[in-house]
Amino acid sequence: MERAVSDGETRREAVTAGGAVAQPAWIVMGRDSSGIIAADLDGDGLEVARTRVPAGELDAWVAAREAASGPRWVWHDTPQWYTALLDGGVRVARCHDLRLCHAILRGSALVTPTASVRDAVRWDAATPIAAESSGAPAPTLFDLDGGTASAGPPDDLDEALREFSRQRAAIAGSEAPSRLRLLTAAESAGALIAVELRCAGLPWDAAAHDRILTDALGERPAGGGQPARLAAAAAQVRAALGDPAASLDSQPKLLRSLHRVGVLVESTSRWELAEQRHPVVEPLLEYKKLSRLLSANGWAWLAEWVHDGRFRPVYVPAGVVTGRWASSGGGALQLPRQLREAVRADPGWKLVVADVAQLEPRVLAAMASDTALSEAARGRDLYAGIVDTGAVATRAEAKVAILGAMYGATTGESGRLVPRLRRAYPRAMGLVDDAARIGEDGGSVTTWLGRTSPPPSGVWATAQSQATEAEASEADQTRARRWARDRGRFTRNFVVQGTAAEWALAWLADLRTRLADMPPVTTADAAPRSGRVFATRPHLALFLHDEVIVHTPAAYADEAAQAVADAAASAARLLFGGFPIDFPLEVRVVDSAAKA
DNA sequence: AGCTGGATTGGG
DNA sequence: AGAACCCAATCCAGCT
Repeated sequence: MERAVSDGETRREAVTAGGAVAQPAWIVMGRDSSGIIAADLDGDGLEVARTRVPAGELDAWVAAREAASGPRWVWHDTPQWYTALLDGGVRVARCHDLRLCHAILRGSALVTPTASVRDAVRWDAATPIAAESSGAPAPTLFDLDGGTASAGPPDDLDEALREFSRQRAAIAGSEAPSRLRLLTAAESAGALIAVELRCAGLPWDAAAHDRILTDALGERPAGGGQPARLAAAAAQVRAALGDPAASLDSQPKLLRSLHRVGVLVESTSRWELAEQRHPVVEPLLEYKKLSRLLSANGWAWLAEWVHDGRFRPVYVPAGVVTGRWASSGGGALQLPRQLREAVRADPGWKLVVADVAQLEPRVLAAMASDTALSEAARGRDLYAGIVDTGAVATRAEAKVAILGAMYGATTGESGRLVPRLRRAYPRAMGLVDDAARIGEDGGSVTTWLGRTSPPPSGVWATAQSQATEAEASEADQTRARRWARDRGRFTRNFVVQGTAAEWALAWLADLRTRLADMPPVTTADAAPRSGRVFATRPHLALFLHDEVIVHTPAAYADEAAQAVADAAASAARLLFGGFPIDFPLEVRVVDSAAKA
C-alpha cells in the first residue's frame, strides 16, 4: 500500500512494520503535483518517513494508520480532509488543524511578537468552505484543476510541514505553552466535531415539522400562495388598515399605512407595536409571527435542509471572533424553540439534551479566582446564590446585574445594580472592568487559554488620536468617547465569552472521546441514517454554545447522560485545575427535544 | 443583475 | 421592556 517518494526507506520500513522505532507522534497530510503524500514525524517533530498514498486508497490507508498508532493527524483544513474520510467510514481520534491554529497563534498575545508564525501570510486566508446543502462531500477536495487553489490555505505537503514547524515553535516559545497546547488541541477537536456533527446530523422528524407548520399557518396550499391562517391574519390587518391592497412585507409601506390610521410608531418592531392600542396591532403581530415562521423555517427550509430524517447544517468553528462557533446555512444556531418538537430520536434511540446553567459567570468566577462568586455558584442556581449572600434582593436583580457586568451596562436597572456586585465580588468584577479599560485604551485582551481579541481598526485608532488634538471638534470628541466605550464593552465581554467557548470546546472534546469509547450496538439496533461511523454508537447531534444533544441507542442513554456530566467536570479540571467551581448541567433523556 | 445596508426576529 | 455582548437569515430599498 505504501511506497516511498524520497529518502529514509529504512526508517519508513521500521515505522510501518510497527517494530522497535516509536510510532509517529504526528502524520502530516498534504499533496504534491501527483497526489497525496503523508509525512511521519517523531515526538521531536523530525520527519522519519514519507509515504505516497495511492490514489483511491486514502480511506483504507488512514484507517490502518489510525488503528496502528493513533497519531495526531496534521492537515491544512479539517473539512477538506475529514468530510470524505467520514463518508468513507473512517473516524480519527485527534488532529491538528493548521488553519484554525494559525489564526489563534498569529493573534495570541502569549506568542512572542517575532514568532515566524505571524508572517506566514498564505495561512491567513479565510476558509473556502461552506459545503452545499445537498450533503455532497466538498467537491474541491482533491480535484487538480486548481481553479480556486489560491483562495484558501495551502494543502501542499511542504507548506504544511513548514507551517506546523512554525506553530510548534510559536507554542514552545510562548509565555504559556501548556495553555496554547490545550487551546490548539481543543480547537482542532472542535474542527473534527463540526464535520462529524454534519455527517451524523440532527435527527429530524419532517412529519412533525409539517404538523407544527400546518397547525400554526394552516394547510399548505398545493399551488403555492399563502397558507390559510397567514392569509386570514393578513386580511384582518388590511381590514383594520382600511386598505385591501396594503403591503405588509415592506417596512416603509407598512409604516405609512399605520400612520394613515393614526398609529404613530417610529418603526414596525414588535416592541413598539405592542405599546399601541389599535385594532390593527393584534392581527399584525400575529401576521408577523406567522410570516416569520413561514419564511425562516417553513416548508422551503424543510425541503432544503432536511434529508433522510436528518438536519445537516454547516458548522463554522471559531466563526465568531471570540472563538464561538458560527454556522453557515440552515441557521443551526438559531432554531426557534417552537421547532424543537421536530427533533426526534430514531426508533430504539434516545436523545440526551444537556445544557450548562449560567456558563459565563461561572467561567468568570474561575478566571478571576473569585471564591466569593464561586461559592455563590456552588452546586446550584448562581443567581439564587448571589441573593443568599445579600448582595441583591431578588433573583431577577441578580441576573440583570450579572449580565450587566459582563456586557457593560451603564444605564437602567442593570447599571444601578452593578456597583453592588463590585463590592460583593471585587475580583470577578475587577477582571471584566480591567478588560474594558484595556479595550477603551486601544489594547487587546486574552482569554484564559490564549485567544487574543483583534486590535482596533485603523478608523478607530485615527478617531481616538484626532480627538486629542487641539483643533478637535466637540463632535469628534463625543464620537471618539462613544467608540472607546463600545470597544471597552467588546473586550469586557470577549474575555468571558471567549473563555466560556474554550470551556465548551473542552467539554465537547472530552464527551466525544467518552462516547466513542462506548461499545457499539449490533446492526439490528443501528440507526443507519446517522452514517456509517455513527450508526451503531452514541454520537453528538447538536452543539449550541452551552448545550449539546447526544443521539444514543436507548440501551446506552443513561451512560451517555453520565458521560455528558463527567465531561463537564473533566473540562472544569482541565481549564481551572483545582479551583472550586461547579458547572451544573440540566440533563434530560427524551424522545423529543421539545422543552418539557 | 447583483451588491450592500437597514430592519426585523430568531438564537446564545 | 429596555439596555448591554456575540451572532445568522430573511426581505426590502437603494445603489451601481
